[in-house]
Amino acid sequence: MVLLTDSLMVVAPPVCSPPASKSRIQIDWDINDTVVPAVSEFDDFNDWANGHCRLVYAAHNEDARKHASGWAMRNTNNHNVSILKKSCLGVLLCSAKCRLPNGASVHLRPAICDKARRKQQGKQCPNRNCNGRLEIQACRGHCGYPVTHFWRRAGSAIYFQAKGTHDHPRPEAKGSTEARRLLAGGRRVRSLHDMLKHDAALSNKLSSLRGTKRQAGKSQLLPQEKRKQRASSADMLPTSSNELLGYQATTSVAGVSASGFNATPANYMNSQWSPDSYYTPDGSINYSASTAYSYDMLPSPLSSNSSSTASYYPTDSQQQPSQPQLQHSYEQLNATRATTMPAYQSGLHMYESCDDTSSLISSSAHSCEELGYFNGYAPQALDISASSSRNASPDNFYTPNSEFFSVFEPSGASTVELLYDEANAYQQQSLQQQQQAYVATPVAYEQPQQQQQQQHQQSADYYYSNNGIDNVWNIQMDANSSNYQSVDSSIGVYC
DNA sequence: TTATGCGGGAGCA
DNA sequence: TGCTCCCGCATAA
Repeated sequence: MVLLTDSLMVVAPPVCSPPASKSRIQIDWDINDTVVPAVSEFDDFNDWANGHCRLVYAAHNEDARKHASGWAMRNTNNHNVSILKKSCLGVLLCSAKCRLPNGASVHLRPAICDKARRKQQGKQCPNRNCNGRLEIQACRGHCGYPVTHFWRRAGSAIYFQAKGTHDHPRPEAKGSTEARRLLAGGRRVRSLHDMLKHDAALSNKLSSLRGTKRQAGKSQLLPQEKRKQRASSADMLPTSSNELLGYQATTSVAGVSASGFNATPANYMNSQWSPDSYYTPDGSINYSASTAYSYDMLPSPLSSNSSSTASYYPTDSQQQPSQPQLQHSYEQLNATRATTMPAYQSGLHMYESCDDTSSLISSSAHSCEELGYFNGYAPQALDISASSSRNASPDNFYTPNSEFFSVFEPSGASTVELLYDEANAYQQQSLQQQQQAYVATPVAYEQPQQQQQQQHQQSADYYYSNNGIDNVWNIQMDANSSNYQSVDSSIGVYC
C-alpha cells in the first residue's frame, strides 16, 4: 500500500505488500517529479514489468537496488544523475522462427554488453535442427522506441517507472543467461571414462549443495554468496542448478503450484500470453490496459512465472477496472484466444500447471556449441520426471527452468546401455502415467505420436538434464530418428 | 567475459 | 534548448 503522507519522503518501515487497493492506484507521481510521494508500504519486486506502470520498492530490496529486470535492459543516459534510465534491447529470436516440438520458440536474452550482443547476433540457432540464425528483435514498444525503465532512489524507497509496452516476447530470464554462461565452461564428455569421472564430481558437488537447496524456496542467497559458489565451482555443471534455485527464490517464481493444476484466471493471466493483464490469485489489481500483442510462443519457464504481486496501476487516465470487469475481460480474452490459437496454445494454462519442465525437451534443443538451452518447456502431461521428482522431493517446488547437456556421443558404452535399459523400464512405467495424465488434460496436442516416437527410440544421445527440482540430474536419451526428447529416463542423480 | 553505470555526442522538434 | 537514443569507457564481478 502506497500512502501519501503529510511529510514527503517519510517512509514507514517496509512491510510486505498487501494486495493492491484503490488508494494505491490513486497515488499519482512521475519519476521526474521534483519530489516523489513518500510511501508507507512497498511493492513486491516485479522483474517483468510491462506497460506503463509505477512501482515503489523498499530500498533494501536487492533486486531493486540492482535495477534488475527480466527484460534485457541496457543503460541509457538521460543526463540526470538522480534517475537511472534503461531501455529495452528486445529479444534474440531465430531468423527461421523455428519451433521446438513442444511448440516453444527460441527467445534468448540479448547480452547487455554491446560487444557480447554483437557476437550473439548471427550465431546459429541453438536448435540443431534449424538452420536459422539468431537475430535481435528490437523493442519498439514505446512509440516506436524501446520501452524504458526509470529508477530513482529517494529516501528509503526505490521508485520504478516503466514507459511503453514491450512488443516482443520475453527473453529468457537473466538467471538463465548467467547459468548458461557458467555452464558453457562445461565441456562435452566424450568418453565413458570422462563421463564417469564427470558424473562422480558432479554428484559430489551436488551433494555438497544439497543442504542449501531445500531452503531455496524460502530464502535466497546473497549475491555475494552466490558469486562465491559460482567461483568455487565454476567447472561444475550442477552449480547452475543451485544458482537457478536461488534465482527462483529471488524472483518469486510461483504461480504454478507443484501440487496440481489450478486453471484460474490468475494462473492464466500470469502467463506470458497475457503480457498486459495482471491478475493475482486474490483478484487484486495487477492491471494494465493494453492487450496489444499476443505471441505465438509458449511461456518460458523462467520468463513467465514471476508472480510478483507488484501492483500495476495505470498511469494517466487509465483506471482500475472493477472486479467484474476484470473477470469479464478475462473471459473475453480467453474466448478470443481459444479461437485464434492452436489447440495446444489455447490450452496453455494447462501447461502452466507444470511443476517440472525438464522431461520433454526436444533433442533438437542441442546447442551447436555443445550446450543446448531452450526456454520452452513441456506440457505437464508429457512430463515424467515430475512425478518421480515429486515423489523424491516432497518439498519440491516449481522449477522455471530446464537445461540439458550432451555428455555422451551416440556411440555409447556398455554402462550407457545399462542406463538405457533402466531408462526403458522406467519409460514403460512412465508412459502409463502420461496416458493417465492425458485423460485428465483437455488439451489437444500430439501425444500419441510422441508416445510412438518414444517407444521407438533405439539409439540415443544422452543428456544430463537438471530439472531444477531437488537438484535431480537426469540422464536423458535422444533418439536420432526423432525430434523428440520426450521421455526422461529419470535416472536421478541426487545430491 | 559480461554487466553495470556514467558521460559525451548526435539527431530532432 | 530540451529531450531522445547511441555509443564508448571505466569498473566490478
